[in-house]
Amino acid sequence: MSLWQSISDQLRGEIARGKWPPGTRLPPEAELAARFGVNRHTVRHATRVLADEGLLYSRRGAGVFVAATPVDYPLSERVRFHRNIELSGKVPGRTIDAIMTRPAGDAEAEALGLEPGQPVHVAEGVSLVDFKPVALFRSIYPAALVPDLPAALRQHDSVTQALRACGVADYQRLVTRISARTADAVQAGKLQLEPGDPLLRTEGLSQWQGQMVERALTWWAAERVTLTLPHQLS
Amino acid sequence: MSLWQSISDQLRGEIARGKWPPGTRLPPEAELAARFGVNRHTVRHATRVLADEGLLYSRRGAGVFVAATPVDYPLSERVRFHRNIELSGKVPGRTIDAIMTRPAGDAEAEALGLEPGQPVHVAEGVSLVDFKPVALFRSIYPAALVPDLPAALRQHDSVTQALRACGVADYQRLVTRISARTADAVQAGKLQLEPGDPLLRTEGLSQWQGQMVERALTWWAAERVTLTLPHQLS
DNA sequence: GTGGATTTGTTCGTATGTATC
DNA sequence: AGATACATACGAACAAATCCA
Repeated sequence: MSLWQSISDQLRGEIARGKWPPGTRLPPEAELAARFGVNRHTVRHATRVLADEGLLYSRRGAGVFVAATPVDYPLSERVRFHRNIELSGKVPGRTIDAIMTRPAGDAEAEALGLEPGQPVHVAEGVSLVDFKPVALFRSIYPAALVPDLPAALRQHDSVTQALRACGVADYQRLVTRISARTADAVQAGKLQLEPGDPLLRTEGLSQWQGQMVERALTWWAAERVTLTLPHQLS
Repeated sequence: MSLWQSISDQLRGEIARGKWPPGTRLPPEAELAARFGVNRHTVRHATRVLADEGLLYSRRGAGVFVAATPVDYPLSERVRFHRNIELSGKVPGRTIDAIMTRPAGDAEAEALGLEPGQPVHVAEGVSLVDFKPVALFRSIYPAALVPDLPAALRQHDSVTQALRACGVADYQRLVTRISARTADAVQAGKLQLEPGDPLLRTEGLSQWQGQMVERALTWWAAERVTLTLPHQLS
């Protein structure tokens, strides 16, 4: 792990544990650099990443500050459902309705950079927060890249862990598309909503070492979740 | 303007004009640095910003590539409705239903970092793409910071221009929150939808020189727009 | 398949500019 | 006005991943 990553993780932990409450100013970059025994650029790299995530913001001449607003479901470049939910102090969960392997459709093939008809794993289920349903998901993976994923998904609680078991260590979200639809009867039933209630639909494409590894479709119960986008401050 | 900004703008323009089609590799960083007469770090800063916007992605050891997928409405750190729409080759527009100045409510005051009761300007209207309504907006600004904004909004076509006329040169989006609702009769009428149709609701907070300058509430006709989040690749 | 060249990623050092306090 | 602190930009070196002969 790179230096800036470990510094970034350490600061994130300190902020989470309340060592730096919202609104407080962090020590100056030079001081942090001395504390971690690195160059000031390395500290800047670490704080820039945290600013990307929305935890920090910087003001030229003034300092680097801890952001005030806690977020609900941050869509940052590394989207991890379990970790996101755990960080907000709730209990993540998941049920799986179906896991299958079948030829890719046209849209799926294009999204994943495959030829139509090549095999993909598909997992469908419900995401839970504090044991209540918040979202339906349908995730699609190239079978050639992660042949043993179906077994791994059954074995592990989180997608991140299952992918790691298949050798995909650190995938990153390339893009997220957001739209909204109303729930049909089936969706409403699974999410304990009424038909016609609004759903947030996200389509996320994730990459690992230059290859597309996941196309994740998620339908969120809009009344139970707010997606937040932390933006960077350059 | 900083060097990395002008390089970033120039590359963005060349990509938009098709000089570097999707999928092609850009010249190596060293070559770009020589071309622009700057250090390699400066080129990296510029390309990192474009990667944040989703236009580029980099693969260690391989190169920097132009992303394949065009995006619809990118919610990057500098959200500009007019520019976004123009870049996608369509005609942006706007009607204003009301501009008023009134004391801030509690939620507005907190979002903008004001005391409740301090005056804010409020602008409400409809955003158009190719002369068809796509979104309702309600934008709120601290009156003390931009006292002449109401006149400027009437005079200019875009919020960006109006704010610049009031001395706010380069505001940045701090955070965007996304949720979904169904349209009521009034919203449906203004957006030429049916009541009950899904709306995407975004709340954006923007900052300029450490001060909150805008709280923008937008209700998008979900069937007419897809919001996209380009993520960064570190 | 291997080795060398290429290319991006990380880290250091240094200097100057600019906004804030 | 001076000190502090972040922003920008330069240069150098090495690591790590990729690519190609």
